[in-house]
Amino acid sequence: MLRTHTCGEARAALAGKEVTLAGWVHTRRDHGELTFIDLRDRYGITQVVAHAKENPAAHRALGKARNEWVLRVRGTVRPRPEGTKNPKLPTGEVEVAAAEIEVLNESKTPPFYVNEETEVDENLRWKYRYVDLRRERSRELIRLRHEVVDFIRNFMVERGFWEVETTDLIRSDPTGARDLVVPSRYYPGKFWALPQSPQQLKQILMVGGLDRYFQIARCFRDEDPRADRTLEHSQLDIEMSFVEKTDVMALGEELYTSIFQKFARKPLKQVPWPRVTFEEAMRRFGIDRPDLRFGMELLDLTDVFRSSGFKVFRETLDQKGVVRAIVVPGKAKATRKEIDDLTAIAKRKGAKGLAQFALAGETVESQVAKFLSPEELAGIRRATGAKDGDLVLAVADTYDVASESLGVLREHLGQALGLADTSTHYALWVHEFPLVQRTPDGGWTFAHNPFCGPLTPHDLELLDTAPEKARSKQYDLVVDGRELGGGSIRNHTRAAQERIFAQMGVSKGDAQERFGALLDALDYGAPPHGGIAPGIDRLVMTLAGTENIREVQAFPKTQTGYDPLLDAPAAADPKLLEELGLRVVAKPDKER
RNA sequence: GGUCCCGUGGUGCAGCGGCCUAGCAUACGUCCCUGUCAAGGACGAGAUCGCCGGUUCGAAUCCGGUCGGGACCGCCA
Repeated sequence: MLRTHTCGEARAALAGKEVTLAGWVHTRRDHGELTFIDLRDRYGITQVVAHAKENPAAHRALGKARNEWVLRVRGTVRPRPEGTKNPKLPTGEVEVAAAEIEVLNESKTPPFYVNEETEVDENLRWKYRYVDLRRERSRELIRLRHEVVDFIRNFMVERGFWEVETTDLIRSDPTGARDLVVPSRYYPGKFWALPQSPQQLKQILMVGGLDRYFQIARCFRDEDPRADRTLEHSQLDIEMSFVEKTDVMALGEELYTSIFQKFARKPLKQVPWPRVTFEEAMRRFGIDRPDLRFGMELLDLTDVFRSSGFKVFRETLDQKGVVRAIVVPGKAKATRKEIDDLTAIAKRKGAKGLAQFALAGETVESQVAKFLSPEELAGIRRATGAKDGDLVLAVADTYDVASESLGVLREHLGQALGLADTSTHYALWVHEFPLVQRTPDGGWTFAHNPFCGPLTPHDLELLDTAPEKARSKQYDLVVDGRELGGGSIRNHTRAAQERIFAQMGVSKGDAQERFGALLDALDYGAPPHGGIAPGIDRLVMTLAGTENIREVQAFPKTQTGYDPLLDAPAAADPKLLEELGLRVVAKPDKER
């Protein structure tokens, strides 16, 4: 070893001992005949000091050193003189009096500060990630991720789960997200896909009798990123045999409750977690991943406008529509622009308009007040419980459109107005999802996962009569309005699985071609099984309170999937393309 | 595919038609300095304001395009 101790270990107990440290120059304070440097490694910071008269060679070396040079320091740990101790540092009681300095490596002036917490352009950070990782914040996020994953592994292993690596070169499937694809050399013109998740493989492991499986699995999707999603992410992939819904939920809840208790900065608001059905989530919050840290629940005004003279409401109600609303506290004086912005948000989910009612004193001000009777205006106040100075936002439409429009408004306003109680995390389960849902062209698709089983045998039968009413054994883990993961009890018989595919218009032949391996496996004694797959990146984001997934990944990519560190993607060698039987048709439109 | 925001010495920001010969902080270089810890002090170097074009007597500043980054919509079983 090039060192006897780390830079975090220097304590009063070591006083008098000779130590050798190695690390980076964090800062340098040169007083002429007396020079200090703070030497930094992953473990901490230790002050090193040299006097010109006591040790000229070491003093000269410290004088020459610059930030981010790599030094090896031999010296004696000694208590700092009284009055010069630094209570801000864990190692502030002592310092190392340098006897010998060896420069292990010099450094160019770093492209940004390692020793300050200033914001730096992300492109620079990722390009020089090796410098960025030396910064405390970056290092602590990576540390947190490591510790969480370590905790998860121990938890799972203790409960009898086997960690199994599944293959990352699988069969491409046109459903779901766009696949990232890898060309095959032996089969020119054919491609592997990188897994969007190991879903089929983990189910096959259950058929293989492994009983309890987990994996920290890399998942890939070639879709446009957002702040909380990107090309690749990791999920804790879990699958169990001979279990029911409640078993998996109990395991997930125990794991995540202990993770939050151990790693979160804030306590969980409620343990055990609330379990909210999809129907209830949509009715109360207009979204299937509600943020329970604030109220502003959706209300129903349908009865108030039952016989309204206002044509828009009336016609909606005549067509079995509804009028739903939220109360925005204290926003009666919203500006025209604010209202326009809110209306635009509501329209994203299909609302045709947004009615506003501002409660001012005895009156209710609204752009549609002239169409409404005094009873209706009074009814708004009564039905919503809104107070003076509040703003009531209402959407008249089908139940789904009204609910979802107000759901996004609620989410937006919760954030914009800072309504959420940020002193806690609020975890909950959402379950009893629909099994299938309508596609825009009138067909059916799976609501979550094609392998998800029906809640009861009756729900499977409902596919024949009222598919939209069929519920599934899907459950989602939601924290602070963010979906951290989901899972389900799967179809373990071929018949059930094929029935669901049929509903989505996937013929037996198509299903066999796309999911043949799993379907065949179901023919050979597949046990009842189910699992869950929470995302690691979003978990760490939530624990750390960061809004950006790139911060919790060691080597992030940009919004276009570019890797500034490796300068990837890059053109492939023509010889390699030849071997793969590939010819590039599209000229690269962006030369780097 | 679309909407919005950003791009100014190494870094972070200011300036938003002429007072800009581009300001501040920090980093960087040289020198001074014996107890600092964001050390202090003095001096110095460092930018054709992302790029291209246009408007104007005059553009970092206004307009168009383009490139790069970010947020969002679409998309994401």
